[in-house]
Amino acid sequence: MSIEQVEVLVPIPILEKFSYLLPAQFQDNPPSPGSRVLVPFGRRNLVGVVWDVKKNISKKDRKLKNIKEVLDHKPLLNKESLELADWASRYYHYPLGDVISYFFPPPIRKGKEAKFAEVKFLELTSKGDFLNIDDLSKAPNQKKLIEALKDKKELSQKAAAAYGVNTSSINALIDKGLISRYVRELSPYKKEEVPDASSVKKKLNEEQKFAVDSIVKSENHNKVFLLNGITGSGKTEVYLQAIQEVIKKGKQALILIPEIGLAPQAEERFKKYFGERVLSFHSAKNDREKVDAWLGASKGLIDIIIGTRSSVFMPMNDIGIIVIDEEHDLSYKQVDRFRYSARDIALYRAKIEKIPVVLASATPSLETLNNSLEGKYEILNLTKRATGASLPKYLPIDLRGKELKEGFSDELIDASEEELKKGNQVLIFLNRRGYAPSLICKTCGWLSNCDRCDALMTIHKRPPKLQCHHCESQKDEPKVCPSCQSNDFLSYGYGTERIEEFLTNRFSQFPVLRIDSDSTRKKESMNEYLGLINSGRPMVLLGTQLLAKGHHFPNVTLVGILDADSGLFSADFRGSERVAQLMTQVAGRAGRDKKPGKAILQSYCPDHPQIEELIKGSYESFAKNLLLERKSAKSPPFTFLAKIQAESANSYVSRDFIKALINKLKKSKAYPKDIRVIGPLPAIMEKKSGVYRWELSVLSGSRNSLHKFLDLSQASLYNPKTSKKVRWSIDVDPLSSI
DNA sequence: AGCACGCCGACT
DNA sequence: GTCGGCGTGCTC
Repeated sequence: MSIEQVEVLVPIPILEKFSYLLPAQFQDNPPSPGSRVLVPFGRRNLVGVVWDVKKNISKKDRKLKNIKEVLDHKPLLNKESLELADWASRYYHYPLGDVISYFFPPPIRKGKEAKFAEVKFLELTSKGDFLNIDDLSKAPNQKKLIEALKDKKELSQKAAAAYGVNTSSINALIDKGLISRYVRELSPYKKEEVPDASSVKKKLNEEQKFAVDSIVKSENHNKVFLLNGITGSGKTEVYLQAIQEVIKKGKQALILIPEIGLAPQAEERFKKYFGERVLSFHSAKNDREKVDAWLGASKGLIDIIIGTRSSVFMPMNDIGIIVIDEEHDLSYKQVDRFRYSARDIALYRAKIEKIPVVLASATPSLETLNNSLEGKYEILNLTKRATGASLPKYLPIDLRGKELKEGFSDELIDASEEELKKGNQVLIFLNRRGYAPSLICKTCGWLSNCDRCDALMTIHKRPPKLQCHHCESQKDEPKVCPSCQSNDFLSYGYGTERIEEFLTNRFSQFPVLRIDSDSTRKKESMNEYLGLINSGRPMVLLGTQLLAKGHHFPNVTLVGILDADSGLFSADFRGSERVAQLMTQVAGRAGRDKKPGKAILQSYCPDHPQIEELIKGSYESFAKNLLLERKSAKSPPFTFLAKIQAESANSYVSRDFIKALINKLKKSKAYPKDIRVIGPLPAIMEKKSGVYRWELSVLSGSRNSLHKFLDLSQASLYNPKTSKKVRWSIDVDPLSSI
């Protein structure tokens, strides 16, 4: 029996699916779940995705609207992708129609044909085929082209140009009726043999071998591995070799990396192993490149996709393994609109696909560590550095009672000088860009507050501006104090620009490289910096967390952490976890090659138990202690957390919105008993970008109860009667809060 | 999210 | 008298 009714997902923030009739003209070639269709919606037409097809219509649905057009006769998404979208929509409480759009690059989302670029081709006509080639002796270019076409049968116009044949010769031949031109879709990818990687393949130590074997053995099973290796222990080599085995079986691999900056490095390393069968995918690619990569991966023409967060949705023909590099990295969580965690989506995807996942990190997140300790994940430990070097030694410097020079203790300056003179590189870490985090009037105490946020504006010197790091605001540094007209200001605190100024003067005979999001804004600058660093010459590298992520600096022997205390007392319950990860990652930049390294930590509270643990113990012992704390505090990962936030132009409106919501929910019969609701409370920075934010945190020991609560909330929030003055959001497993 | 409808203030 | 402000309601 033919299909009559089609359920369609439409990209709008509505929870319902919409049903349409399938008119007779499409019956021969009907759409199936995962195909796109064009549907009338209100008074416009939208591109929707078919969710389900039904063989007969219920009586009440007789007067549904017709589908306007079927855009794909073969579905673009397979069953597994549809299942993943459905799960993600329910887990994150985000409309399915919006979730599904994350599975497509923008042009496909907008309804463009799912095709590779069309290329102009040339071929001989039958007249051309019978032509006596000597007839063209007066036109050597035309003759050359005809000969080439006799040999190759067809030639792209671009390839013809490579023969030195220009368009005028081509057009002349077309006019004579000897050749014809047509357009055809052309895949930019060729299925090639896996290159022989034996020359780039590194010899593995026992731990690495064991890790590779364990991963390879688990093919076709859903098993999660925590590849827990100290910095420099060769984690990448382990998953490269595991992936190689997967690729040999004709399957594909998906590798997630935290940020675009790491893509070129990663792609280069992968290409050495896998040649042109590797492709990276991230927001810097243009539409054509995105569509090509997307088609290549879904048709199985590309074996390996290396990508950032959104690549977790990349449809693949036959996926065999997923790797999440630096799995603890916060950039895997999207913090607006669809607030998903790419790591957690990857874990569920692997479950659907019945494939292994490798979570790689030197500083695993507490969730992952806990799952490993509970035996849900298999831990693969790499405890030795590939070069045989030891991990850097931590040297705490007690700042109490010390005279500092621009934030530096004498010990750190002297140690830096010593390393530089030995011809080594020094890395100074300060996670604060700009010149100074605040400007103060010495006369009246006026502060450089941002007008739109509850925050101070940071002083920048190059270019000279006050900048808010929480919104887009920028203004000139005032000449005189806006409050008392005095011109006596104090730049209070330190940022990387200021430290750069100091270091350039202090170590004038050595280059100082500042690496933060300001200095690497230009597209190629990060690569230029990396090139300079790799020259190995003695220099000072100064930077923010950009420096802590994944890069390999073999000549760095000293890491100086200017302010180890920042973040220690943050309001966020994840603060200390983050600090420990960052410190460990930064310190790990030192001594990666043969030379031993050390890390100097400047602190006003070196006897703080967390700093002590980090220095005397290890990240792992630190993290295990933190887990105990979280357990007794009943916070994640031992309970499940979600957050509902409201924002509006007025603080009271936001607060009352949340208040009204929770009061309404409490009256519901379905309100779960075993949840703990905290709030309404103002967000940590209540006013941000000109809006006031209030939130409700919900904790439960039961995922199920938490989700029941969120289902109730969602039903209430998506009600058309909900005020439009307030923007609200649901965040499951939020990054920060409480 | 759009896109309409609808009811109140300043303009040729 | 109309243009347009954004509040409200609806989309198979």
